[in-house]
Amino acid sequence: MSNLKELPVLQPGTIADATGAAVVPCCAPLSREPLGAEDAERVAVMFKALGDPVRLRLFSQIASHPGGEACVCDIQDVGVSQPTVSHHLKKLRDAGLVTSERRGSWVYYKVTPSVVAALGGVLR
Amino acid sequence: MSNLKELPVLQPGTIADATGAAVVPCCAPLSREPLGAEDAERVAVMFKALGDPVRLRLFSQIASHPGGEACVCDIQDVGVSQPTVSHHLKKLRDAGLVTSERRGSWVYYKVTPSVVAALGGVLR
DNA sequence: CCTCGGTATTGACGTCTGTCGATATCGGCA
DNA sequence: TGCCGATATCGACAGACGTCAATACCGAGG
Repeated sequence: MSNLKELPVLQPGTIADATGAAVVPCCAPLSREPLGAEDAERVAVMFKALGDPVRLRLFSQIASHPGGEACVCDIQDVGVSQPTVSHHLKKLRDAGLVTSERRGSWVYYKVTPSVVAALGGVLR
Repeated sequence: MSNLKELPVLQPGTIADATGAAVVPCCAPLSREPLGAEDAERVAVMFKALGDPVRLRLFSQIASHPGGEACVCDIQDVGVSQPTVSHHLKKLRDAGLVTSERRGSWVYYKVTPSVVAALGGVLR
């Protein structure tokens, strides 16, 4: 039936700390200690996802919508074709930065706050 | 002669890389308002620079060295050849994330804290 | 001046990525 | 049931990217 709830490619193995605060995928701030090869691999995927102007705008549109979520139909005017928009949204989702959910005819994309916060934390 | 130093209205803290291209810690948080096309272009360059595992490790090594700077000779063991290391360091520099300085035979790379901080601020 | 160690540049190569048009899928609705 | 709007997938293509070996450049010492 519904294809919702498909697990993200991001493997969340290391996410929750003892307090239960979900903080994501990984890693101390970059300036604290050198990143290991595996961690670098994982974090790079997320930075790379934000490393394209179109994706960055899509992500920004989603994030700045009320509730941190937006219907695809609301964010399609970024200057590329509809298939390309879909392709970029998929990349954002594969990177774990957003999740998607179908509601009737429309699909809504929502930011994953913990992942974004963790990514920001890495840059400190 | 001097490059034309025409730059748009932007925050202080403008960073010029070796080529004179202005790279700026720009923009409000992504979740505050949708990113414009040019801002997205500029920010994406920085995220893209961090979107490669090797560069991420190099950057992390530089950032975690005392003083936020490191000699190239200290960070060459990331599993790729010397030319490749040099190529990646150049990309980090072009993105405005680090600067480089020659001291005698060695070259030191140093993080640009304002840029990194701004990048982190965008992820809020 | 010449050599040497450290770093950058060049040129080539295979792979990845962004893009599009065409088409498939999925719900709502007449 | 059949059509339609919304979104995803497919196939193709050009250009960007990561990588290396070879080589050039640049200071320090002899």
